[in-house]
Amino acid sequence: MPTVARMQPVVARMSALAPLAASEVEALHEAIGRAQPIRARRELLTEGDSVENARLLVGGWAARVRLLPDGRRQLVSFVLPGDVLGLCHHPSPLAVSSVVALTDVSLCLAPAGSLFPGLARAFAVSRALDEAYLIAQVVRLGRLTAQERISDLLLELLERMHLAGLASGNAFDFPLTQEVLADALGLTSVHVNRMLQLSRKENDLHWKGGRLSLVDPADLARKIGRVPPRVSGASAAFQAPVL
Amino acid sequence: MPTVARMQPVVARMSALAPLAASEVEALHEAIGRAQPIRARRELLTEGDSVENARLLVGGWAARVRLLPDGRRQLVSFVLPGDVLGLCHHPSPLAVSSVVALTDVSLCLAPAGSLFPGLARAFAVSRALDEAYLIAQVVRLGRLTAQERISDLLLELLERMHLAGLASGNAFDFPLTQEVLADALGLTSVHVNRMLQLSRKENDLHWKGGRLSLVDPADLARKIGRVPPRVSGASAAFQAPVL
DNA sequence: CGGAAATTTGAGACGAATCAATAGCTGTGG
DNA sequence: CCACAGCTATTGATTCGTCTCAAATTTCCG
Repeated sequence: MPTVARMQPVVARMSALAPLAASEVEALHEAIGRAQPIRARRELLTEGDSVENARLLVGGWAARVRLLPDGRRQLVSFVLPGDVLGLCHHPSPLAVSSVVALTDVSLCLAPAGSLFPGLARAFAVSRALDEAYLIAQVVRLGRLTAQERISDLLLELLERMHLAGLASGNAFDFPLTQEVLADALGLTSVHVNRMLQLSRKENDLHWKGGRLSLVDPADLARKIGRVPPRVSGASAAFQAPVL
Repeated sequence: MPTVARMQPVVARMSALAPLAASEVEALHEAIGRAQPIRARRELLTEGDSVENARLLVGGWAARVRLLPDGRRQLVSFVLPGDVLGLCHHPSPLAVSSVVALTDVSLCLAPAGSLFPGLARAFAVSRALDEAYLIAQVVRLGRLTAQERISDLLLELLERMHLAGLASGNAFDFPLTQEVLADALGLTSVHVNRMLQLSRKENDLHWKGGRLSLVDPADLARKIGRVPPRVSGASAAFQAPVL
């Protein structure tokens, strides 16, 4: 069995969301083996498309995006490695927003939940988490200041990367541009840039060469009054170590 | 069979979301008969509570609310008559935000979806619509101006009231205060007030004595570039008549 | 090494918040 | 029927946060 650090993000995340049988881990690896590469900027899902089967994001970053007629863009949510895409529980479903690859990405079909009860449970928890993240996004956009929005989002991303075994300590690979960040946060890239500089000056974070590290996540979370989402008995979210 | 205008909102909405058998309508009426009244400002659901069974909002308005430690408040979504509450597909679920009654409200247990396939389908579509409304809220808060936010939300509410058979033409009973509206839109009540006056001056809407009417919903929607959410083959949302 | 993309910087304009005060309603009790 | 209390809505003056438009700089990548 590989160590957590080398485990497939999909496997790490699903196992963290629900206990999996060996056969289920096996099925995941098989699915991952059939993953398809997709280039950055390509759409994984187009708004209005019908969604047949769930997919797993094996690697890379993607996002649900809504484009306004006049060119304004809102990034609804991020899709990280290990996330489930296109879960749906009603017939003839349509995607409500398109999903685009933010980086080169690798995608596979999810094993049928009906055959694997543990996986089905993990998918369900994943779905609940998605909703919790969506609500967090609403609160960020509606009631947080620019700096709070940035800190809050980065804390969320750190937690999620931890879930997938992709964060080491308080750092993780961060492939986004400030422009993308701005579209997620309802700000302009210019303002994101200035606020990031402020955060750096206050020694809240380091971001260099595609790698981001939060100096003291627990302290930062306290500072902005952040409460990580809980969706089942135990918090599914990464618990930042108290220093 | 009562006319649409007099039909129970719950029945009107569920029938609009999926075809229901007579026995299912019957079951809904039975459930409605056992509805409990709840006073304005009471919580229907507390954040972190475990959610056992789905509920139906029989009458009155409610909202999912998140409160920040420093008193800021964000209204995540509205819950209107006929809406389903606490749908959940994984064990030991926790509510991710509290739901408070904005007016006096009437709530009942939803009939078990497992016994009624038509209802199960309606619940599923309802769930998909909830997500679509949540995404719409993200876009509103992230990328629309104050005036666009107001128009967009009011259009959404009109559509939803129509679904429940509670709008007549372009008007419906609107029990919210400007303060509540502000908390939903990520604005201050002062600014909401000024923008509403603007909308009235431009003859986009009338709002007097708890009744709101949009002068020309189709035109207003075009003006702000609004696209009503679609979640299944046919649009579940009210189609504004073209004048 | 060269060109495109991303980041950084500056100055000024604008949208929305804030603070504070007034006016209008709604319901309640005398 | 009036007076009062307590919300809700309205108004004004000012401040603050964020946007806009450019331009310069740095980084990334072929």
